[in-house]
Amino acid sequence: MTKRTHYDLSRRERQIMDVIHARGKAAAADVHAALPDAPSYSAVRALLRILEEKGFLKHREEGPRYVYEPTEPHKQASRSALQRVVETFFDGSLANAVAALANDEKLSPDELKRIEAVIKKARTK
Amino acid sequence: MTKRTHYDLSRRERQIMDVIHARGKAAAADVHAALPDAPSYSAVRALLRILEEKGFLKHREEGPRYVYEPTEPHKQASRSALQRVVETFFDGSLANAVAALANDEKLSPDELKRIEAVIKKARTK
DNA sequence: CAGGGTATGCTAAAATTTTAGCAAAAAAAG
DNA sequence: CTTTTTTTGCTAAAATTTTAGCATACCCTG
Repeated sequence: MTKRTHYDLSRRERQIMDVIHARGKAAAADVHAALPDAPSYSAVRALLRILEEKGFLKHREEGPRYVYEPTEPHKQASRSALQRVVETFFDGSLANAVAALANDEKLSPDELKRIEAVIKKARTK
Repeated sequence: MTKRTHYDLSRRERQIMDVIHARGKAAAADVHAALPDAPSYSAVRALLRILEEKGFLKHREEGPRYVYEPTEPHKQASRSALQRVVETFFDGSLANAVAALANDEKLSPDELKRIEAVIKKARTK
């Protein structure tokens, strides 16, 4: 079984997965509301069903409605999404990526401090 | 004119854009070779033409062939790709993102050192 | 300058994706 | 308990995406 990835998703599927990843979990109505150029509610629901069928999502009943969440653990999904961007756009170097934002002053002093702390901790190991 | 983004790309279109982003520029044959599950050469070329028509790529003739590159400057594209991932998967915090890789020991000592330097420099400003 | 290899342009068919609507069940409201 | 609202399930049509093939031009080699 080949591992299905990011690349196997159609446009809408990807949009929907991103919405759900960002929120952790979501009901059909949430997804519909969150899509910038949403189609009908019906269409969103159809996609959710398809994504579940393909194994990207699972749902549980929460009161009257289905709440969907990714099957892939958040940690794993987020790490591989990040690595993909670093690979594709930053030549595989996270330092390059950090630099891209840091040099454009896109980072608050607090963020800078937190990153520094993270690195310091990692280096002592 | 609404800004077209990542989200407006179909699956193949996205795959191809990623290949070209990673390499900076590429001819049809390069793209074809780089796609993991490439369709016919012909199909790849058709997509390149479409992407150019949509304004995502431009080409110049380089000897006998067309070499394509993104119309959006690399800096800009990479920054927004990174920000999107940080938004979607790391709650908007780059520190969270860095931590995700650092804690899994996915970073070489050299990378760690470089990130530290980047941050230090940014903080002095 | 002839032939082979490698390009592109164009096109139309195949495949997939995307969509909306209707029927039915469950919950909420009155 | 009746009505209204909110769900889901299913389906098939519309729209888009994806594909391959053929015609043609160009470069390179012999």
